Formats: sequence, C-alpha cells, structure tokens
Amino acid sequence: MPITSRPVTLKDVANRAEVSTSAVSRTFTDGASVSEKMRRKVEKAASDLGYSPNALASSLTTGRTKLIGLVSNNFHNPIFLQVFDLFTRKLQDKGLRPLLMNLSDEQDALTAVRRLQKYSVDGVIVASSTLPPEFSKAFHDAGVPVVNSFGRFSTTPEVHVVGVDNSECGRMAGRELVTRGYTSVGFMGGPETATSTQDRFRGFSQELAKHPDVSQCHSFATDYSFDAGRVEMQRLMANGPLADAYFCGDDVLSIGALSALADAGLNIPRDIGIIGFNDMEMARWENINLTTIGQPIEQIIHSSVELIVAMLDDPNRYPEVRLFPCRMVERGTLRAVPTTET
Amino acid sequence: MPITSRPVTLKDVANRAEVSTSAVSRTFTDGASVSEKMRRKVEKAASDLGYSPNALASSLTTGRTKLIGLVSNNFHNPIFLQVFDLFTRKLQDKGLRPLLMNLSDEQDALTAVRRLQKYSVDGVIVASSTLPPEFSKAFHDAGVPVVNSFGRFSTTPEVHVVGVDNSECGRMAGRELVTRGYTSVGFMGGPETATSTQDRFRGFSQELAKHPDVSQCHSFATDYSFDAGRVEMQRLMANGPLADAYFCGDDVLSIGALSALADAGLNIPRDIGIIGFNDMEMARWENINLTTIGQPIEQIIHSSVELIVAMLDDPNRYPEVRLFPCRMVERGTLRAVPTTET
DNA sequence: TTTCTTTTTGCAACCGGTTGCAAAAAGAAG
DNA sequence: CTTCTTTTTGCAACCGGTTGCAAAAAGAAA
Repeated sequence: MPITSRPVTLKDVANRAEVSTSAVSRTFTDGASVSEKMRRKVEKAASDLGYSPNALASSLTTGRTKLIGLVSNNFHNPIFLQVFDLFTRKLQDKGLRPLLMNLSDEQDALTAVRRLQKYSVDGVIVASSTLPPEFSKAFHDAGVPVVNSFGRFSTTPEVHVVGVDNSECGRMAGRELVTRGYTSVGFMGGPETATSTQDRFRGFSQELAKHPDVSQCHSFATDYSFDAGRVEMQRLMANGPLADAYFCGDDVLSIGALSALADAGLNIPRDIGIIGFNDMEMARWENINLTTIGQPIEQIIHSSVELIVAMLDDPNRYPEVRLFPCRMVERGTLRAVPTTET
Repeated sequence: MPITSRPVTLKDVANRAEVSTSAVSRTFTDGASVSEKMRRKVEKAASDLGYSPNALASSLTTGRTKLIGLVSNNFHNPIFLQVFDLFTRKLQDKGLRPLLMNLSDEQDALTAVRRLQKYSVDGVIVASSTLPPEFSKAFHDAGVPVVNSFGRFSTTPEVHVVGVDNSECGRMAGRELVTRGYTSVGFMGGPETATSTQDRFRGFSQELAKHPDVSQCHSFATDYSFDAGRVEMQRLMANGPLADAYFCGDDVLSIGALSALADAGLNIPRDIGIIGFNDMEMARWENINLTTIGQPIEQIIHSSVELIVAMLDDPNRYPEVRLFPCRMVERGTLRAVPTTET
C-alpha cells in the first residue's frame, strides 16, 4: 500500500532518462523539436515513472490554464441539467475544464470576476437568461474572454452572445394563440428583472397589438419555478376571470400553472390554453404534455464552446451575436386551430 | 477603454510600496508576521493597483489549489440539479472551487484520476449512486483525498462514504407495501449494474421474504430516466398481469411508470400503487404527487463537504461511513392503510 | 544608555514547468 | 575530408508566488 508518495515531476523523468529537463518538456509539448530517439527515451522513462505534466505549473509560464469559468444562477430550472451536461461534455471534448460558479446568492459582477481571475481562467461562459448584459461585460472589461449563452443580444454587442431572439419568441407565441382563435390572452412571465422575461413579453405584446380584437393582460411570477407558477396562477384565479390562454415565460412555470388549474377543476385545453417556453425534457412527459416553444439548446451550447475556443486564439476577436430560431412544439395544452367553415 | 493589460503581480505591488516581495506575500497570507505599518503600506499599494494574488502560482509552492474535483455521471436525473446547486454553494462557502467532470460517456477510473491530477485538485467528491466503490478507491490509491457521496457503503470502507443505507431503504419500501395490504408487489429498478439499484433490491427482497403470503417479482429499467421507466412499465403490462404495487428505484422512473399506467387507463392508486425513491422536487408537484422515500440530500452534501475539508488537513484521516436515515413521504400513489375491523 | 529578547524584514532558493539562445550534433554539398 | 546548413540539445532565466534563515529593527529589562 503506497503511502501518498510525492508526485513524479519533470526533473525525475529527466534524471531517469539522463537528459535535460528541456528535453522532457519538449517531448510533452507538441510542435517542439525533438528527435525520435530522444522522444522514445523520454517516453520510456515517463511511463516507467507514471509521469504526467502538472497543468498548473505549465500554465504559469504559458499563461494558459485551459480552465473555463462556467457561471450560472439558474440552478433551479430543470433545463439546466441539459445545459450543464452539454457544456461539460463539449468543453471536455476540447480539452478544457469547467470551473463552476454558482451565482444563486446573487453576488455582484465584480466579485465574480475577481474570483475567477484568481484562478486565471482562460475564458468564461455566462450561461443565464436572467443576468443583464452588463454582467458579461464586466468580464470583458477585465480582459477575460467571455461568451454570454442564452443571454440578451444587442445590435451593438460588446461581448459575444449566443442564444435566441426572445422577443421573436414572444411574437411567435402571440401569433400562435391568435391563430388558435383565442380572444383574450395573458402573458405570465418569470421575474420582471430577467432580461428573457422582458424580451418575451415585449414581443408577445407587440404581436397582440396587431390584433385589437384580442384582449391581453400580463403578470409576473417571482422566479422561474414550479411553485412560483402555481402561486401566480392561483392568484390570477382568485382575482377575477381568467384569460382564455396564457403564454408562460418558461416550461417549469407552465407546469406550476397547469397544476393550479387542474386543482381548480379546469380542463386543459378545453377551458384554458397554456403554452410554455424551452421544451425541457419534462414537457414531453405524457402526464404533462405541454405545448411549448423550444430553443435549440444543443446548437446554442455547441456554438458557445466553439466561440470561446476561438477567443482563446484571438482574445480581441470582433464581438458577434449568434441567434438560432425557436420552433413550436405542439402537444396537448392548446386547443386545435379552428377549421374554416366552407 | 483599457486594452487587455498585463495583470498586476506581486512584484508590481512590492515596487510601488517600496518593500520586498516577501512583505507583500506575507500581507496576503494569514498567520504571517507583518507589522501594522507594513500591512497598511502594502494594502494601499495593492488596492491602488487592483492586485489580487494568483491562486495558481501560490498553489505551486504551497501544494494546495483549493480546487475540488466534482465528478458525476448522473446528469440526466433531475435530482442532480439540487445536488449541484448544494455542492457548488457549500464548496464556495468554504473557499473551494468545484472543477466539474462529466463521466456520462463512462470513461474508466484511471483516466478520470489522471485528468484531475493534472490540475492538482486538493480532493475529489464522487457524487454518484451508480458508480462502484472501486471507482472512488482509484482516487484514494492515487493519494487524492476522496469522498464518495450517495455511494454504496461498506462495513470495511477504504474511502469515506456519505449517504444512505440503500438496502434499508429497500426494506422500508417493502414494509410499507405490506402494511398497506398489497399482496403482490414488484421491484422496478434502474440499471442492474448500479449499486444503488442492487442494494435497494436486496433490501426489498429480504423484507418481502418475511411475508410468504405476499408474492414478489422484479425487473430493471435500462437507466434512471423517465423514458426508461415508461418503457419498462409498458413492457410489464404487455407481458401479463401486473403486481398490485411497485417500488421504483427512483422517482424519475416512477413518473415514467405512472405515465404508462395512466395511458393504459389505470387509476392510481386505486388499481396500482407506486412508491418512488428520492423525493425529488417534482415528486410533490400536484400533477405527479408521488409517494416516495426521501433521502436527506442537504445533510448528505453538507457532511460530504465537511469531510473533504477535514481531509485537506489530514489526508490520512481514518476512513469513515456516514449514513443518514431515509423517511417515507406519503402522497397520493399508494392506497390507504386498511383499517382493522373491530 | 547598554544588553538581551522578540518581532519584523529582506535575501535567495525553490515550486514544476517553458523557452530564447547559443553550442553541439547531424546532414548536405562541394 | 572540408565547409556550410539544418536540426537537436542543454543552459539558464523566467512565470508568480512562498518560506527558511539570518540580519535589522524594535521593545524590554537592567
């Protein structure tokens, strides 16, 4: 039973192979000039000793750590399981390691920047649909490459943004409800401070404004969670007549709302229509079966990782916005499109 | 607009304060001997320059990185949202940073060890109820402090284990079903290779063996997921008469099973009883309302972090098993306890 | 004020690698 | 076999800090 022995260093390998430390270092650096004979000698010694280069030590001279800060504050939304799974895999595939930062107890941007800078992360991915653009900008200003995934885009971006056009999604939802013949519709958003809620609401509202015959109302839940959706829908029911259909700012909110409606004995979609957003895994569970608008999560994440990798090579890369289209996912919580009489 | 300027180093501060580098270093090391006057001088210079020590550089000499590897392969189970949230918070509170490792594309233990060792993590938390104990042991053997959370415990542990006694949980489920008067019960597990499934099954089966009047059967889903649960329940229905009640190895499996049963027009709990495991957030959603056995996740995680912190001070700490009791969470998917006739 | 203790400070080596530079070795050309 | 060119190798400085040790400064005792 080997007592925690000192890890093998470059020097140990150099001694055993009877070569200089530079030779060993070069063998493990691709693109460096080493003869075949030398390489074999070093590799033999290294594998005899079980040597593996210390990433931290090398990062000290190269200035590269291959550490990517992954910061988020959405740890309560089930969609983030997929998000984390994909991010960690794609980063791993590129030889990068995610350093996780949980911002749920909302610290301010500067603290976050400091904390990650201490570890000299090569870049940061801000994965959040609620944090304002200024947050990502703080990293940018500190000279840390940053990509804001699922964030609000700007037509004059200062940092890379990858995601969807949330106001277009709002319009899409509005259009869908109108098409289905609803005449009184509501928007039930997440927290009013979340950029995604604001944008979806704006789009929804704009679209509805084109149809003066359809009345609209809106309200906001305290956060993106089942409970918040449920509570908000209960409040709406207590406060007077409901709209015919609601666009909820997130699936998990929709599911909460559905549960409140079911408790009240209402039938979905007969009495009330609900359309969600995200198309998270649970939306297609048969006992939920939620009609929703899906965003292409995998593509967004793939693209985000690609972008951060590109930034490593060129930190001053011109900022860019990458938008992906959302798509309707029809399931069982909206009534059918009325057939036109002939 | 400041062009990505070279970060401020210890030396810069030393120059500006006109003191030695050691003085600066000591000011930022607690427990070091520095006079008040010196400290003020250094702190002034540091804040003028916006200096913050480079964690990686210091780790080179101190041998401590404050990086904790967080490895898991359960990225598809919603329970892991809570798990990640809690781990990241509690680690952050202790001044530690989680380095995430996704093992979903099951790599072998040695690769995982190597990868994390490259970053000189101070310790590793293996958070998984499916990986075998040998996995955690690989870290231990490599001299890396490790805690296996949610893992299988042994009475002769070689590594720290924090979690629940899964076979006791199985017994608890069995006892509950018997108490409720079910006379034909089934176990529907996760993947047969998962230690948690094996243990829960063993306990369940042992308990039922005490009641020869109750018949038992068992089967395994391909993984811990909604789809797997649904598919498995459909298979059971197709293959002949169902048992009266099922203990599912995980909530998400239960929910899949419930959906299959609902589709078949069966009423829960009138026709079939279901009891799950984990008490994940969704289990209490009103449209699911699953009776289940809950494990005290927060306590487990709190204790795991405490333990890894203790290991940092004493890497050879004697291995220990910490078990927490599970508890029944009664909701709506089991029939009532039969009232005894008087 | 002098002498002895205790505290504070700086020097310099070190942590585990990388890399520019020049010397050494190998290969090509004459 | 020379001479010139190209490749391979080692030396030594450096990355950004930490720390043992001894010298310097400050404080206490006489």
